[in-house]
Amino acid sequence: MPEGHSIRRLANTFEQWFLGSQCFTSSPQGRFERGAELLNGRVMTDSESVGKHLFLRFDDLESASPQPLWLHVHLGLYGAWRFYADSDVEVAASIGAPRRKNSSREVREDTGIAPLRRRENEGIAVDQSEAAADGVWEPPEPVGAVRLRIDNGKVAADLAGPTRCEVLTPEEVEGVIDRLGPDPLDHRSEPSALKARFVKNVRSRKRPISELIMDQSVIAGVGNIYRAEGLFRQGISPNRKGANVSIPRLEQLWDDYVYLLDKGVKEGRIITVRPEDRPDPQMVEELDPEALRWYVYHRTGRSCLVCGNEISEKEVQGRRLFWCGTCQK
DNA sequence: ACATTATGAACAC
DNA sequence: TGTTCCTAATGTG
Repeated sequence: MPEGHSIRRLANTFEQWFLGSQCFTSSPQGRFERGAELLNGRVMTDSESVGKHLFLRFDDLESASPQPLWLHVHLGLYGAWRFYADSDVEVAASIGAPRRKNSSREVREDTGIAPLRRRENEGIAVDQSEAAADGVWEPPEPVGAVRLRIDNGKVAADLAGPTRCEVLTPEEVEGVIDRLGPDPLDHRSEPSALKARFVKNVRSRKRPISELIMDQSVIAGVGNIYRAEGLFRQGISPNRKGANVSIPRLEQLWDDYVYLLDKGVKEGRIITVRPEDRPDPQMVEELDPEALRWYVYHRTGRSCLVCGNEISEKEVQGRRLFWCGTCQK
């Protein structure tokens, strides 16, 4: 259930824990045996995310003519990675950062590793387990339907429920990326070029902006929460056609997505309510705990944090869309 | 025990 | 526009 920020965090986690190490891959569930076989024994040499797509590069360093292979994973609506780590790995992973023992939260913030509880972690879970008595660490038995396990002897990553899990050549990876629109988390490309692509993608189409924002060829990495929240923050009606949204408003929307996704990567969760709009926590606690995080998402019928009117909801292309009819024009 | 829900997207008409 | 796929947590009886 991740949007782009979660996938970037996953890429960072793989980079931190797996990069440069030989990996042993398997498919406990049995549905990815062929792919796991291809990758088994290779070294993970790169970890990238583009939009909601995760790409992990594996090289066979013992082969004379190494043919790089990429694991391509898309979590879809249900997919999740779960990590298990030897108890000394977190120490190695957090060198240089202040850290208090027995406080998993601080460790996670230092390392960029997702929180322990599944509810908060947006598809990433981490469990620490003790090394065996003989000093050789083994991950626990897989829980549930694990499509792929990647184990480097210190850390194991279990993948369940992805909508895509495949081994690709470098050319095939390019093909996937070519079909994606600009990614607000792309900090290698020229920012103004990314923004221009987004504006052009929206302005050239007649469909409602709410549909365009969910189209990964228009903007990559934005999902249902960021869609609703970004449009609210910029006061744009979801029903407005793409061609009818002014260029300055679209540029601001893009800038806001850059800000929001970056914030999501840093914080590990989506928080879109500006401090000045946040209600008194004590007043809100029982009534509407979510009000501290989101303006409109899952707030149908509740009162808008800005104008007080009722938040609306309708189904668009099989997904629930939320907006404020007063604040968004 | 069973139904519903979820931060997605490909595919068939 | 509707169907299908994938999994697990949560809600309902």
